[in-house]
Amino acid sequence: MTPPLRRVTQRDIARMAGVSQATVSLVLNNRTDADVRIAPETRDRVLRVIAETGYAADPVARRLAARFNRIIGVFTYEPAFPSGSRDFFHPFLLGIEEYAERVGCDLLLFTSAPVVDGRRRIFHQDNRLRLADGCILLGREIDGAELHRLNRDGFPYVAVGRRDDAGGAVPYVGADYAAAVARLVELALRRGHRRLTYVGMGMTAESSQDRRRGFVAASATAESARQVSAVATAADATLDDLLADGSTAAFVEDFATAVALESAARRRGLTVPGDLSIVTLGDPTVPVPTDIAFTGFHIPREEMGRQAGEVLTGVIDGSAAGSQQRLLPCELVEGDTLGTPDPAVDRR
Amino acid sequence: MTPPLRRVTQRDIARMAGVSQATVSLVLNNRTDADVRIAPETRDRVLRVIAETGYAADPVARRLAARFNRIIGVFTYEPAFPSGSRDFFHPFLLGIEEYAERVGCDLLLFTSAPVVDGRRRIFHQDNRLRLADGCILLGREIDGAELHRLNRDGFPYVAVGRRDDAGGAVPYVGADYAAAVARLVELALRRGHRRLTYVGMGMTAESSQDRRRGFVAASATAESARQVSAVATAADATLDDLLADGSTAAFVEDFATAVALESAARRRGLTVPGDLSIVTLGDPTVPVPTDIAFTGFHIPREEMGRQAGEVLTGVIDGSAAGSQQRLLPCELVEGDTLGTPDPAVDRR
DNA sequence: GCGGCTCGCTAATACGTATTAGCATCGACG
DNA sequence: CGTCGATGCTAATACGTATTAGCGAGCCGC
Repeated sequence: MTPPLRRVTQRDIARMAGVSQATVSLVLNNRTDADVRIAPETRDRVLRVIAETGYAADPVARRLAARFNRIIGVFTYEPAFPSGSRDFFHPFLLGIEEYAERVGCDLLLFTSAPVVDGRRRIFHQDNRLRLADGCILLGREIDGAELHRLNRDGFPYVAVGRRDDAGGAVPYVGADYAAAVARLVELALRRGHRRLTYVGMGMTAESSQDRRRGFVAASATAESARQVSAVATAADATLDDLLADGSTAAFVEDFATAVALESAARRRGLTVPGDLSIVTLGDPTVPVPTDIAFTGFHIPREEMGRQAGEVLTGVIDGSAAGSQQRLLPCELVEGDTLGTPDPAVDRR
Repeated sequence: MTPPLRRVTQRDIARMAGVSQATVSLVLNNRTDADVRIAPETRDRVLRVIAETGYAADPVARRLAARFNRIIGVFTYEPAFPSGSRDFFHPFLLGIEEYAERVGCDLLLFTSAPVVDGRRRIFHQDNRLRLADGCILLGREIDGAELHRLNRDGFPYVAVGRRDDAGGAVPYVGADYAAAVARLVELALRRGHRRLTYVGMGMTAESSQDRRRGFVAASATAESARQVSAVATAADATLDDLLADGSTAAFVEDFATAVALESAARRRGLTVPGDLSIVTLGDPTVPVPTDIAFTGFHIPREEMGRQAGEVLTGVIDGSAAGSQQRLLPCELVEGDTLGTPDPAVDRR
């Protein structure tokens, strides 16, 4: 009654069926090429033995011998699950999982990546990237040097979010922030706003650059359109600045900053959007409690995850060399925070 | 400038360093046994070449040759991310990820498992279990036959949630529902409740059995303690039943059912806990909006995930043969829904 | 000067699969 | 009866690593 210590291999199957190991492999892979033929009776015999023993090919050996593994690697620059990033990563993972399930792939989360300077690194002493056929990269900012290395090594990958070239074009599935922000700016202009302010975070991430680009491009006809940087903790200072400038609409990159700004305005007896319009440029990335329905846009995160899977598959098998960079449209959200500026008040 | 099509192997390193492939492997694995010695200069030379080339061992080949892979498999009986199960799986995954990160393991989600009869199956035609060193099983109900098979094959695994024996003891990390429910029953008895009703779901899952067991064991001194089954949609019928029986406290297995029951009571002008006490027996498993702070207990899901990792490690390396079954205590939550029964009213 | 020791390394093999060249058989055809 | 083509299979090898037995060289002691 001792369970078999050694697992069943093709050799065992072969012995039982009275054929060679190669034959078992051929039957298993359903090879019916012109130059490989197996008699139906032999095939059936082998299949019967396989069924009886419950044999399943060792995926590791299979991977070593052949090219592919049907494993999609997922690399998150921050831990995937902890609640801080929860709302940020979850929709992506949902889409990725759906895709993986559909095409019969497993998902490998590279949790073994060591943390250096507060963020995970793809390449390290003992990186295990090659366990997967390819890899989906998630993270607000992705290290350019690591993208270079991926390109150089020819390792298939795709970034979620648009990325600048890094020693070659970077395959990505991003959201079209520039277009979304531009549409919001146009909407504000149509409603009579003439002094607009973009309240941003940093300049490094591509997602920030794209939003700013959209803002600048669309606000050409505005009387004044400028950009300031803000930290979420200094909402009062930001508000002062907006009022001093006479801006009637704030385009706020970070959702939490928008919430803080609205609170600050309310504390001063100002109304939104009566005295100041506030537009958000993306969904919350961390849980922020608020009752306000902000005007802004929705990032199709789930769909981005799904399509990242598709693009990765294309990169892996070398097909679709063209459409390896996709920008998905964002859906505008008509909330309550973009109004009409009061023409009676000269805000300059 | 064409990137090297073939990846760097130990043979390449060996050639460059003027040693044999075996030596490279020995250096790489830092073997310093009595029977394996490498001169310091040789070691340095090899290490230098490795550093220069950025070589990293192929984890697949490594796995094939050696025993282990440092991959923890995660099998969820339902999709891990979609929002229905989101609140159920997420805390577990959080704990598992934290453990994996700590011990330097990667996480493999078996999304390739085909769905049969509405649930995923571990074993199938081409199961890829052996990619991982072992596997953590998540799901409200786990198929006993599959546990049998895992035991028979000697594949290391651990279930999250207590499981009955299945062809041998099942390693698990569960929550001690029996103790938690018992403590709540004792609390109710101390507050004067004498007629208690357990409102359950089914009898199949071990988690249900454990709760019932705790209820029965602790309610020995009650005048009447009984168990009824309920469906969340028929809260009114359940309420009728409770009132007809004269029960003053309902112990409700499913959180959503408790919410529905409270609503039904309120619609009839009854107060909770004035006219009826309601105790919940676990956190919500699906998002249920409610403002009520129910009295009940908290399941330490995150800690369960973490400890599942620990137990799995023990199972894999054969150590800790003893403590492969753990029950974690639940934390009582003192809410507003367990009161004192009105002694003036004879409820019989 | 020879057995026995340690030191430092290598050759050989195993892990379990996929692939390819090619062997043996047989019928048909000239 | 020899040749050719088709058929059905197998032997051999590759994939990249880990492991182990063992070899040559130098050194020591008697």
